[in-house]
Amino acid sequence: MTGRRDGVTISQVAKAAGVARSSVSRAFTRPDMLSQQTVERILAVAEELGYVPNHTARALSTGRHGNVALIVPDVANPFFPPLIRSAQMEADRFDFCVFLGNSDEKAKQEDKLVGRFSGQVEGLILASSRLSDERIHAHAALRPLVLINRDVAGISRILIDSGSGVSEAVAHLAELGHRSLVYVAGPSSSWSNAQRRMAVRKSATALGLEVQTIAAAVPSFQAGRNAVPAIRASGATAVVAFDDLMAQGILAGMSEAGVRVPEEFSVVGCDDVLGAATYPPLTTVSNRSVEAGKAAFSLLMDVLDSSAIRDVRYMLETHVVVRGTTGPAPR
Amino acid sequence: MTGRRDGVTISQVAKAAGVARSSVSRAFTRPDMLSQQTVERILAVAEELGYVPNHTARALSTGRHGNVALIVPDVANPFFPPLIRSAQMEADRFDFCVFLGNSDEKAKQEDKLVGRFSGQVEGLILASSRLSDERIHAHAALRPLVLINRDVAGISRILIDSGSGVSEAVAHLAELGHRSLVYVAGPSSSWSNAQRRMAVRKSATALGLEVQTIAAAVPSFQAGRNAVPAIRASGATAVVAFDDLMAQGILAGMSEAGVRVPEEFSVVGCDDVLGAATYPPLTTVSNRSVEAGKAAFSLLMDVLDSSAIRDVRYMLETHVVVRGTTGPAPR
DNA sequence: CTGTTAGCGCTTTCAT
DNA sequence: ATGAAAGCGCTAACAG
Repeated sequence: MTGRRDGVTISQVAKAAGVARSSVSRAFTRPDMLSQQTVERILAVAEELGYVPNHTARALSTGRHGNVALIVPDVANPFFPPLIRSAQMEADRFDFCVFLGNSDEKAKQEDKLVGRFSGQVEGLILASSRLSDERIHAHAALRPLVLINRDVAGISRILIDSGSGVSEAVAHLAELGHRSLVYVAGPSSSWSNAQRRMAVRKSATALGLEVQTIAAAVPSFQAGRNAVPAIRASGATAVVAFDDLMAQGILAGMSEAGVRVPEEFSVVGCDDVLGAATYPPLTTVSNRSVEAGKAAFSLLMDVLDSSAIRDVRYMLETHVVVRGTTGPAPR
Repeated sequence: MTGRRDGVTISQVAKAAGVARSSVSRAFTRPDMLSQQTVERILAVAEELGYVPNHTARALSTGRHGNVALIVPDVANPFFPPLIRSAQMEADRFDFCVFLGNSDEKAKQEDKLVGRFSGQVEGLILASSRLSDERIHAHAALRPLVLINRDVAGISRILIDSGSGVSEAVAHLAELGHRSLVYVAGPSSSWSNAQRRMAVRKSATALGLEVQTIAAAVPSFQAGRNAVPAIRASGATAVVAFDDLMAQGILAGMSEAGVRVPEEFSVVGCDDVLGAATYPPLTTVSNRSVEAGKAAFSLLMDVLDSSAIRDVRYMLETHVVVRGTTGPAPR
């Protein structure tokens, strides 16, 4: 009963316009139910008084908030900002507000955030969720949920298939005459890593190329740089890295070792988060994160107004983006 | 009167526990007003029933939402994600939810977002706001407002002084024996650019160095790369770039031109958004965006519980971060 | 087409 | 220490 009461209320407008409160409400939400005259008069009075509908009261009454929550493991991971941005822009078209949550890669934190948000949103989008399948199902039972890059049966999800682009990259390398390559792996627990590793292996085998895998615990610039000696020792002429950051590290390592790219060695990254901002510009695999963000929001809207929709599984194919770090196999 | 009614309400808990609704409310918000026994019993019953306080109803009644909004010009600009992240983590400590808005660099969009958010937040944080002073004052009159990197008298603000770090960078260069340098400028309309440009000029003059300025309309990797011929023609032995992206482009351009960094030429970036992910790792100026995000939120909290606070002007100094792209002046 | 009347779920005086 | 009751501002039957 305290708190800042800063607004003109519907009652004041009603009194000033000489109508019932419900009419004022209708003037804003269902103007077709009122005579045009009345609507105009009410709107004029409202304008004059500086009336602004109270979002909270409306939400309490209707159960509709016009909010969604988007939770990501790490806002600062360059993969997410474009996704966040596009989800946001799409939300804007629907006049929705978006809460952003940072789970800090921790399931517990993510769980907490979902709880904090769920009372004031229509639905949630979980990107690369760290939650267990059980928790996801539990939350999905309470609120519409859309997943990005997480494949849980029964929950609507948008999946980015980096495998398709990686396969293209391998084919691209094969065409350039490379016969032996190495895949520099990312975190073994990662869905994306498994996907990429498998794609490299499968398409390389199909094209008669040799593949070796070099593991790196964390996908970092340093890890990529450190992998260079092993890569050179492998005898391969090209490398596909788990992500762009590692590829960038590899580029640096090669440069240090005096190996020219792409003349003597070819490098392919993954996720296209660097733009063309390396020298030479990095050949990589597109990420589709922009589409994923947009699609996730749209899907959530669909789920919202037809709660029958469940278990949608929307796969986004990726492609190789050929730039300057891949060239004909040496010799 | 429709909408999803998915919750156990306070009334149900009250009945099940054999107490008044107000007691249930107090058990959650003012347990000290009740006997410990009662509190325990109520909490147990609530737990058992799966009661969760309705955020919206509470907000309507108290006028307190526990939400803040953070608006940035572009989520995908690498300067902002760390800031967003830290503001978020700080908000988390206070159990606040944060709305994120992307103004897309447009004042009109920003204005719209502020309007959309302001009904359901305690206050707002505007980072690098594109709004006019008038609009900012107008909004600040309705809701507590904190600005980041925008200096408007009468409004609490956090300013990142990149000038201090740039001056350090120039001193660092002078110590290395450089006598002539060029500043590759960013957008002329930018507050930061003016700040940095002036710092370079001032400290260079003080140290007896020559400075030339090369302008670039947009701060991009390409712009940096394109500036290389002009930089080389200038006869300078070091360059300070408006931001890291341009510095990275300059690095690429130098590499293409066969100029070795830092042996033959020194390069300093600004904002430290690349981490050490270039080769050689870039010497740059710290950005303090993490502190800015955190400080902005804290300041907002301060403003909230002591509305007397206004016109706080909190300046964050920056520093040069010496890495691998600066070395002794050649010859 | 418009007014009357219940709520939505919670907090907060005011009593007791 | 606890209960009763009056809202917070808006929406949505239900009447007319």
